[in-house]
Amino acid sequence: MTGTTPRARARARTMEDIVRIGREHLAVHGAAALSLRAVARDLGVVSSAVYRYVRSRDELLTLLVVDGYTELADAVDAALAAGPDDPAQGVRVVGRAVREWALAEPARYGLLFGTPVPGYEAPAEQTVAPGTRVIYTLLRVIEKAYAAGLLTAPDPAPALGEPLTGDIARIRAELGLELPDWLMARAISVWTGLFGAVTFDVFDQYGADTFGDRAQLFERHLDNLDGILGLPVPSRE
Amino acid sequence: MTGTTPRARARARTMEDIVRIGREHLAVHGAAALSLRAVARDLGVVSSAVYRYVRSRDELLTLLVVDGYTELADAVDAALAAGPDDPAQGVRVVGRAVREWALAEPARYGLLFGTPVPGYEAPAEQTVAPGTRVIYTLLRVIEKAYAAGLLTAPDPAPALGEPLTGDIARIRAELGLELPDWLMARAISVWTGLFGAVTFDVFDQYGADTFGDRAQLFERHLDNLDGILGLPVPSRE
DNA sequence: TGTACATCAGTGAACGCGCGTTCACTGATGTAC
DNA sequence: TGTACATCAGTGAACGCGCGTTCACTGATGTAC
Repeated sequence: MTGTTPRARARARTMEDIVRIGREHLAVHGAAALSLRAVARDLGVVSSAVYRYVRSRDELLTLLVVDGYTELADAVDAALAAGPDDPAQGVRVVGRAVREWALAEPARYGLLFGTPVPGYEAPAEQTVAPGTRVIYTLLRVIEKAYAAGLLTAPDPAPALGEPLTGDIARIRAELGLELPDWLMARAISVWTGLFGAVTFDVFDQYGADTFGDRAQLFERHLDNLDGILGLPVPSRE
Repeated sequence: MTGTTPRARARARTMEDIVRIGREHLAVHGAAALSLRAVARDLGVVSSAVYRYVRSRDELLTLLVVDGYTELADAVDAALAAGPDDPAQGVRVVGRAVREWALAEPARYGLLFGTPVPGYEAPAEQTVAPGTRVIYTLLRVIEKAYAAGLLTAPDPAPALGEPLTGDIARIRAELGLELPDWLMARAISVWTGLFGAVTFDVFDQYGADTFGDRAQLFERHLDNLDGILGLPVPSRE
């Protein structure tokens, strides 16, 4: 992150400034309105100078995407490290961490999980690794609950059919997971269900005054997500 | 929709053209880039002429929002009318209709359920009524399944706590629903869970090639949503 | 039925604004000998 | 240690573009008497 010469250190600092200013503009004006000229203004530099650091507007967007995924995943990891080491609580801890980060950073959340920015395609080589960290963590947390014998399996376990079974086998192999098909399928539902509720909250898609305490509503949603996995939830029993 | 004089009829037709062209621009360039000048160009008219029909860019956005909510809700209603009158299938029919409309109209779906357009706030008087149709329909469909005795209640039913219980009571009263608290809370989870999965699909937030058949994955998701409600799902048993 | 007036759709010019990107340049910092 | 050269950050002007909105206007359509 830092080079050894003064020039390299100055460059690294300027690079960080650009990303920080970009984040701020994202928060105020949204991704579609992110402009290199505005970033240059806030950086106190003429607009063409930014091109010494960033090849184009799209490249700045990519930096912000990677930055966002990384911070979100770090927040999730930190919450897990700080939380109780209870396999029954894993999904709740991950869920709350995602929601809290999203509410604190609505514009960055929108960049990652909202409407795609028109004309911009995130380059896979840079964004896939940070972008998959949260789902991987969620799968590992579910694996722990399963290993602890907390999850009730359906009996008999349903056959999922192709190509889904093959897709799941590939994911399982890539991550070295010990999860049966039925649980992988449910985990994916939990994943989309989690982000669905967070998106509704962050983007204000419940009515404005429909729910007085959305954190409370979210806890009930987590109950239901745990229920999908076959985890017994006190308040559901 | 049509007036009686030729002038009024011409005006109505032009109005429809504006909304149609706006829809097309939405699809190609996204909501943030929607421009009155571009609409005017496609309409074959000078840019200031559009102001005879629409007070501002924001008003055009509102027209498109209302138009989108209405078409989505109409699609859901049509699917229910065409589908089997089986209370056990209601959520599936609604879910599939939402997903199919969203995949066919990704830009309009994004306008309704994606990142809020920066600087634009939808006026409640015009957008709330069409915007709540789908969730109201979903609740009625769940009510039917409940009335048919298809949903297994938790025993004992959990207490939700305030203010959620009060919020739910208000919704129930407004819609004249016969749903107990526990089921209302689950219905809300199904709602956000449904849109979460559709959003992942439409916005391509699963990895590009992670799942070979997303319709199949969505059916498994619907299984899990039915499971939240306490509906016995063949492939889950 | 015919005329005078009011309404309205659309024109064209203008206002002031912001954008991404390129290019030749200046002057400071770093490096090889 | 000192000098010659290469590298690099940042400048300022320019290119061509698009945007929302206002305004005075022309000419066609509609209406009241």
